[in-house]
Order: sequence, then C-alpha cells, then structure tokens
Amino acid sequence: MDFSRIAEAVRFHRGRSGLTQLELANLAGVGKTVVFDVEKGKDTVRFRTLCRILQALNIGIRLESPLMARFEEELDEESPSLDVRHSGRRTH
Amino acid sequence: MDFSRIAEAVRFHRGRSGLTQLELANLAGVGKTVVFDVEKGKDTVRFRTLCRILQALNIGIRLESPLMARFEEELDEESPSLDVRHSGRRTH
DNA sequence: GATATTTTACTGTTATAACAGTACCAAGGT
DNA sequence: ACCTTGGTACTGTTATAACAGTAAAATATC
Repeated sequence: MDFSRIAEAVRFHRGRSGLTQLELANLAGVGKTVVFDVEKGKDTVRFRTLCRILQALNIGIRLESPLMARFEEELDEESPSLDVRHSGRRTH
Repeated sequence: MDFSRIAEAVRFHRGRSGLTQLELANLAGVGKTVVFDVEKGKDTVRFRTLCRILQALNIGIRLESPLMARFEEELDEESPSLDVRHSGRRTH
C-alpha cells in the first residue's frame, strides 16, 4: 500500500547509489520504462518486476501483521531443523 | 523476494480469518484465480493486485535497507507537518 | 459412503505490463 | 552558444495478468 512511498524509496536509494534510471534498469534486468514508472508511483507493475528493482537497490520487503509472530512460529515447527548444534528451545 | 513466503503467509492468514479463497477474492476485489495463484507462489501478479489481497488480510508491507533510516529522516524534514499542537521549531 | 464445500486446474477472452525506440526537455559543463 | 547527460513522455508491438466459467480432484460434514 502507499505506493508513492515505495516510489520515493526507490528514487532515494537509486540516488544514493549514484545510478541513473537506465543503469538501474540494466542492473535489475528490466526496461528503463519500468524504472521510470515505478518512481512515478505506478502500482500496476508486476510484483516480480518490482522485486528485481528493489533487490538491485538492496531493499528488502518484510510483511507485518498482528498474526505474523504466530506464522513464523509455525514455520519453525514444520521444518525439522537441520541445526543440531544446540538441542533446545529456539531463543527467539 | 522469496515469494513462497508470501504465499504461505497469505494462506496462513486467510485460514486464520476463516475465509475461503473465493471469499477472500471477493473481499479483496480480485478474481478467485489470483488468490489461488498467489497462494501457489506465482510472483507475476501485479503489485496492486497483491496489495489488495494483503490489505484484505490486514498484512502490511515494510521496506527495509541499510539506508532506510536516512530515508525516513528525509521524509520528516520535507513535510511541514500540520501538527501545530506543540510549538516546535517550525519557523524557518 | 453420500453430500456438500473447497481447492486445484484447466479453458478462451480481454485488458495491459513490459519493452525498445524515439523525441523532447531540463541542468551542467565546455 | 553548444554539447552532454539524465529525466520525462510519448509511440507500436508482444507477452501475459486478470477474469469468469467449467470441471475435476481433494477435503470436509453429515
């Protein structure tokens, strides 16, 4: 939500990286048009495409919700955990 | 990135909400096919479409990067702030 | 095990995202 | 003034996301 925020973040990070729109586009493996559109606030880009741009700028995405903690717990449980070094309660 | 994570989060939250794929689709204002695709891990959905689904499930998106703090600071500065309750140093 | 509900997996159609190409419009530097 | 560079803003084309519809699995509910 609030895609203008993402647009500004992309522009900010690109500027800090000293990249032009075209350079970022090539780095991310997308067309220059998309970079321009994203910075303009266009929210109709493919999620994959947006991710490529964010990744090129070292920007990560994190989901947050009231239930998120529960969700993460569940993920821990269903993986047998290859980490056998300490056998105990994961100290979150 | 790691769209399977998002897929699982959506499924988890939908389940917790007691919604069917179709109900969520209607709630989010998207087609049932998209909900299925997202939960299957399809990363080619439009960002806007994904956001609608996340929003319906009360899942927020946060960007994170080493530069993010700097970015937020800059946002604070350039907004004149309509909040006049405490007379801060706004006089420039 | 029969019935209902939900999910998965196809379709064909329509709208449109992504793209390269082009051109124009700043700013900055010479 | 000129030239360069980066951004903006259009094009036309192609690939495809989104959609409702349908049907078949899977999963509950009785």
